[in-house]
Amino acid sequence: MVYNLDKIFAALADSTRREILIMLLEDDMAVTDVAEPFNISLAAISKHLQILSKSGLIIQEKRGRVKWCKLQVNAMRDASIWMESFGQLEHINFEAFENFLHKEKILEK
Amino acid sequence: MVYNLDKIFAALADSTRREILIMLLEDDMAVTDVAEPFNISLAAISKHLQILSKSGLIIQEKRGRVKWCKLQVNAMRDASIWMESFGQLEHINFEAFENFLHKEKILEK
DNA sequence: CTAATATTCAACCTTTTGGTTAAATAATGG
DNA sequence: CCATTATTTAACCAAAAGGTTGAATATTAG
Repeated sequence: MVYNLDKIFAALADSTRREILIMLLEDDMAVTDVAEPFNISLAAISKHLQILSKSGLIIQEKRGRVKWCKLQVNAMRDASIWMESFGQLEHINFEAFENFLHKEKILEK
Repeated sequence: MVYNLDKIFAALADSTRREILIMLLEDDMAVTDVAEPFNISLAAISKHLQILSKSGLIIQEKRGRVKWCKLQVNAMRDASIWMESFGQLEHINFEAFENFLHKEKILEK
């Protein structure tokens, strides 16, 4: 599958949607549970999730009456690869980032 | 300066603007020269450049009657960290990660 | 079968986006 | 000084984004 940078970046350009993605890092979630921490309507969350779906950043799978939302890391990786061409990004930032990860011993491996 | 992820991702969500950024990777350019390869009006390009400026992805500096556009790699840094993290984060401690993001002002509010 | 739950759809509203053209502003060259 | 060049502003337009509320559709539980 080929991801669409327009849609991926547009999906990421909203803090509600970025928060949803962070929530989904932890575990797959039902639409109602995704909506719970936000004070906007369920219909609005449903729209956000559709935007995330169409961008490829998540997939949604209906089991029974519950629609589960699952993060799809690969879509973001495409956008990330595009950004990497702007040089030294991984080097500078991920050095600091990885230092942080190791210092905090939160990397499992 | 603190960069705004909403504005950075929104700026990147348009292929004209991404092409402009790639052009600027090679060298600084005047507005007219940025506009040359596109078949939209100069005024439209001027607006795109304002969006890129406000996101911090470029800076514009006026010398004489020419306004030079210059890529600012640092702005993309925050967005890049935010994104790239997702690919590596399946096995880490999320609470610590989010604290890190907030401390680094990568996440707003 | 019926009530409750999970989610989406439809209609609507306001603001933003991406484009246009024409006029305005600023700086330079001759 | 004047014409040219570089860029922005203003007024406008259509479409999209992000939100609302209320109704519709599935699915499950009892």
